[in-house]
Amino acid sequence: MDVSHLLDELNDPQREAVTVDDGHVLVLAGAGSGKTRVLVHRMAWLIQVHHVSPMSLLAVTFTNKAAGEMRGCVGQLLNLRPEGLWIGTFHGICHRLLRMHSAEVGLPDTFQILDSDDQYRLIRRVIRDMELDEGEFPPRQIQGFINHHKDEGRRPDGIECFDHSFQAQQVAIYRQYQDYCERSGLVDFAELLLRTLELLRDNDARRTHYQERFSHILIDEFQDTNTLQYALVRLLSGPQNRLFVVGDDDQSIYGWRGAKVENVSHFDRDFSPQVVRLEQNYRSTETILEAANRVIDHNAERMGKNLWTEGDRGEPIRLFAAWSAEEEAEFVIARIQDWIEQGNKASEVAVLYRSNAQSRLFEQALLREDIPYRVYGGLRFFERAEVKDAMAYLRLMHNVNDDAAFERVVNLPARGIGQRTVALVRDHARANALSLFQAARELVERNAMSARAANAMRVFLTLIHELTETHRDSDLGEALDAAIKRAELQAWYESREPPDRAEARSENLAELVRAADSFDQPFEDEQAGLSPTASFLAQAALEAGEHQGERWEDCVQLMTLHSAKGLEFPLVFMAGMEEGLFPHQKSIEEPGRLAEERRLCYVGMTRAMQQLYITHAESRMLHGQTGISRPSRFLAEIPAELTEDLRPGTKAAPTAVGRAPEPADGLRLGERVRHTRFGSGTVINIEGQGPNARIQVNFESAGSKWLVLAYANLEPGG
DNA sequence: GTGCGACGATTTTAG
DNA sequence: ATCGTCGCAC
Repeated sequence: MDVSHLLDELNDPQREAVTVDDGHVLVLAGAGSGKTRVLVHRMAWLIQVHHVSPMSLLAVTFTNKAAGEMRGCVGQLLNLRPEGLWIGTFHGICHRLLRMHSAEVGLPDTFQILDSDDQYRLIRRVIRDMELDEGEFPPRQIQGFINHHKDEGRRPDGIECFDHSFQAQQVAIYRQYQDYCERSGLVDFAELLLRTLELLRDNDARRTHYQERFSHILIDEFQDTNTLQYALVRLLSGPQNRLFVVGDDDQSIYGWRGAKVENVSHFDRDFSPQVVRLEQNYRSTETILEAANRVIDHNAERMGKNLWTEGDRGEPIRLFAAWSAEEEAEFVIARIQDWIEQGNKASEVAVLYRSNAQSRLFEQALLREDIPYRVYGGLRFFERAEVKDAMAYLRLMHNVNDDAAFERVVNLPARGIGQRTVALVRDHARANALSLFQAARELVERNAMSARAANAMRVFLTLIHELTETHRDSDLGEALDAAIKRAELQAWYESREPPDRAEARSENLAELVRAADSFDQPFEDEQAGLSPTASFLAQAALEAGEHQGERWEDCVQLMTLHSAKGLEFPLVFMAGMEEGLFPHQKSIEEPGRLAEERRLCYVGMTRAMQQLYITHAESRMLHGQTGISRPSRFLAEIPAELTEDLRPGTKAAPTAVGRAPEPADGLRLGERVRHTRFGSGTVINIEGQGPNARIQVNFESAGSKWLVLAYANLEPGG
């Protein structure tokens, strides 16, 4: 068979990676070096040249989008229907395994996936049930605690703590939460992985089975794996099968959510793979690449990699120092207008920023100029309240024992079931190991609640019962539509929200019914014995959908640097390049976190194909007060010969880009100081030099003050 | 059960 | 500034 088409379009290192004959492979793939292509061609190569059955390949990604793209590419390249292929996210694949072995891991076959919002509500519920103070145990923090430990593979028993310590109390909440999940057949995201890990760890036969079945395992974005995911990979790798791992330590930007860059070097240590470096970049101009390389060079402990291109030098990177965040936005929008006037598309432009709050000024400016735009971030389709409300009804129709769903809609729309009544139901459920639905039914039957409460509860129980009975065999869309209509959700939103909000909600509900109507159950779900409803519910949790609707319009893209990873744009703006914002204040102290910010900067810069603008503002409003900041240190790491200063000699000049102002008495902007009366604060402005210098300090408790340095008696630190 | 004012937090986020 | 949550009054 002629397989030259699999190699034709590849460069030497890509070809080498694709064709490695034995052993494990680690591909260090720089930004824009064609890693997806390598992964896809590798799979095709294995199938066509080594005659590996498509069924014995396992390809793992981090996002559904990436999985979908990979699936599409492989299908196209091999001209086969990609349905049977095991390509998916860690969570998707673990979910599939758990469905197939639910009994073995002690889960009911109707088990439901909790998304983060469900999980949060449940944790809050547990804290209240335990009669603990939510101020002392903030649910968000506890959620972080639980997920963190699960991501590290720890059950409550595996967490060390002293009796009666704060830690011990957190562990107690974790334990209680886990009990609750078990009783109601609920599984959170981390649990999907942890259960699968335990299944493979504790069951030799199963482990061996999957090790033999998946002769080749391919993993994308390896720098994003957490402890649990790496442990899972290690369990899946047996003596026979082979791992093909692709990653870029320079693009690791998710350390804060548990990702371990070290996994890349640990993989090198643990598996002695053949290492292939992809360093030729097909995306950016030489200038942009060179600048990005020089910035990332400031990080220690890199695996070492230097991107190069055969492309043109291109235009210099343009720097702009604005007086204010407003002026910065105006500048950016004016450049976007130029771009569009030159006949380019708005969709080729991305404005990248560090934090979501920054989007507002750009939105306002774009709106003013009538340029269409799209903001990434915010709630996704299946995360919207009205969609989750309707889905809770569907969940109850699927499994009346789904307590999370019960809690959500037992009194939504309000039908006279108050906190007292629900508390009664919860107590009864807990005491008798029943689900909330069962407990409610028992209490009603036994006349164990007030007549009024019992009547209200009866209405709800009957509603769910009827819906379940009537739509046992209905199509998904029909069942969902019936639930929405019978529960009168629309009227509920209309009665208590402004018309435009209510209208948006009812549009989303209509969209939900349409989505359910056109839902095509994945072949593998059907094989795993899932009902269409179960499939739909799982998908809703596992892929929460798009952020916004009109995605095909030609519009400017506004997003955080994080969400830009993996994307590319001809024209990129990186805005708000200021100390304290980027690198973020909370990351400046620790070297490790600062290095991650620098990688984020590297990721941002390497999104740009042709032109890159980097802007910063002297003053901007943050948390309701205007602050002064100096340019980000990352700007100083870009060689001057690669840049063009669009506004030289402004106020930023004495503070020349990136260079810190000459210290007045050793003090610099951004430095922490302590004052005997005002406490500790941050230096936000310095005027003059020597003992007569005046210094503005933003004190934590006393607010912002101007002080004469000679009399201020400031101590460093604080 | 609902509405409103006080209070506090506020980096990044896929599944 | 702005948004979400909580507690209290009606």
